[in-house]
Amino acid sequence: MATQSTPPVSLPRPSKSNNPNPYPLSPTVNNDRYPIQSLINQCNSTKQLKQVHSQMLRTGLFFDPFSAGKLITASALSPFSSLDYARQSLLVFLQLLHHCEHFPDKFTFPFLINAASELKAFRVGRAFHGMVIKVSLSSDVYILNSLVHFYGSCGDLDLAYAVFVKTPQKDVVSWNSMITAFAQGGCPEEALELFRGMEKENVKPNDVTMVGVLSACTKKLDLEFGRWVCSYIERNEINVNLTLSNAMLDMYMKCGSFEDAKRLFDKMQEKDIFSWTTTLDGYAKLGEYDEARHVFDAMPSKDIAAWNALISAVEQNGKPKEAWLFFVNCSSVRMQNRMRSLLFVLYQLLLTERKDVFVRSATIAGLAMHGHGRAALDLFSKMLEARVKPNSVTFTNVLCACSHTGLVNEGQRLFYQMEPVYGVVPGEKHYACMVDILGRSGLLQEAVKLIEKMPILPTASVWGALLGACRLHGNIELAEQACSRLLELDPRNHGAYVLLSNIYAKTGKWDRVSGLRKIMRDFGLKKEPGCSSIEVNGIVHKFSFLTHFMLLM
DNA sequence: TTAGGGTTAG
Repeated sequence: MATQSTPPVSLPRPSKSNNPNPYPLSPTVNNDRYPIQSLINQCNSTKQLKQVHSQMLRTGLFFDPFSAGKLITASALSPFSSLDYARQSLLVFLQLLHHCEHFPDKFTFPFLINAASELKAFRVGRAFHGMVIKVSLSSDVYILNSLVHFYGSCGDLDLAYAVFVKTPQKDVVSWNSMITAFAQGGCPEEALELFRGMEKENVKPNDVTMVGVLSACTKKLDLEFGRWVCSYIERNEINVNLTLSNAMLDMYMKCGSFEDAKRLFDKMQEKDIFSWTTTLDGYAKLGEYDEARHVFDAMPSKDIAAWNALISAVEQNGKPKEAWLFFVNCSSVRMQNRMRSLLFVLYQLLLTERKDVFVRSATIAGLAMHGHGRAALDLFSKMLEARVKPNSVTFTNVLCACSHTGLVNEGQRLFYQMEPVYGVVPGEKHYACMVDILGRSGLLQEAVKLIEKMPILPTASVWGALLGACRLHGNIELAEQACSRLLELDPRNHGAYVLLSNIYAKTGKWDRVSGLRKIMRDFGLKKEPGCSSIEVNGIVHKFSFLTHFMLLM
């Protein structure tokens, strides 16, 4: 990973002439534009651009549309920069321009705050919030509702709730904004609680409320409550439009009532890409590939979400080869030949300039897998700098990177920061990674202590991590305990037997090795041989150990 | 002027 260099970036000093402002807004600024343009061109990191930006703000040059435009262009088009920064610059710029003539009023702020929500531009939105307070608009319900939505979309539920609570005269939109923020922010319980609170306050829910409530049911996988919500919608004669139908459809699909979902889908007069993708995803996740493919083919239009749903479901069902072939076949339908489909992949990769949490987490995983733990952690830091909120998967990957690189302290620090700093509750995978980190480095007792303190039941992967560490450090006694706990949870885990047998072999206990092998035979357990794969001319070839061996002969 | 639905990363 390249480190950011920090060459001195400075604007020409303001001249000590009679002109108090070296960068006036008048056309005479032309003479002073060129140094800034050349300085912007010399920047080779976001940090340097930010330095230029801050100096332009300090000196007032950012008020000059030409110069500001140069900075925004550089922010958007430079290979090292991010669109978010450009968008943020643009937002501030627009706001400053606005400031020059008319100050935003109570009708302007909801739009400005909305723009910040869409860009997830936290600091920009907070600045708007500050301005709202300063100009005494902080009791306007439209503005406050927008702020609840803004904080919710930035993942800051505490601030969203603080604004909601302080909204003097809440309307249905206030409640809906907060319910949605909770439902989308991983707090479905709180969303449902708020829905009950809304009823107590005699605020009549509408279709948007019910979308949020259904979304919370879906997150909780609570079919019973979901069904109750659907009957509530009927009883209260809530307008069922396409969006609400789609929310109901998704709830049925994800909560496992496939029949209800199918009935609803067939009954729906109007369907859009959300209805189709929800159904497609339902079939695909059930492993009904023919049906899924049928739905995919029948879709009037297909977007990236539909492709992702089908390809990933096939891949997740343990069929990477089929997923790849499906991708190639589907691409060639539109793109005529394989070369073009590969270009399509490259094009998609180039479009990852967006660098969302999915792309970043996947990259961290890739680096971790290939032993580049430090680079993975650097990427994680950059992700935080870019204000991309890490989630549960990100932390699994980051901890995996620490484990592969032997970064015990770093791993511990991040693990204990997960909940208090990032609001991500450690799950079984994080505990398994942490046990792995401690165990690999020989801290077996620390690992045991961590397992004992777990607030959730240790899963097979947690015991598996401990067993693996025992094998590495030759601790037979602890290995036997870990293995027996592991087999209690997963009796047919051939890996556990193999690991324990390896420990016995390593310590010369051959009688125990043969004993274990016999148990495996009696249970009909066989270790699946590992294999590699390679794609040649569109065909995926699998190589087992035997094939490798023959190729070497 | 404010609020809503589908997919992807381990």
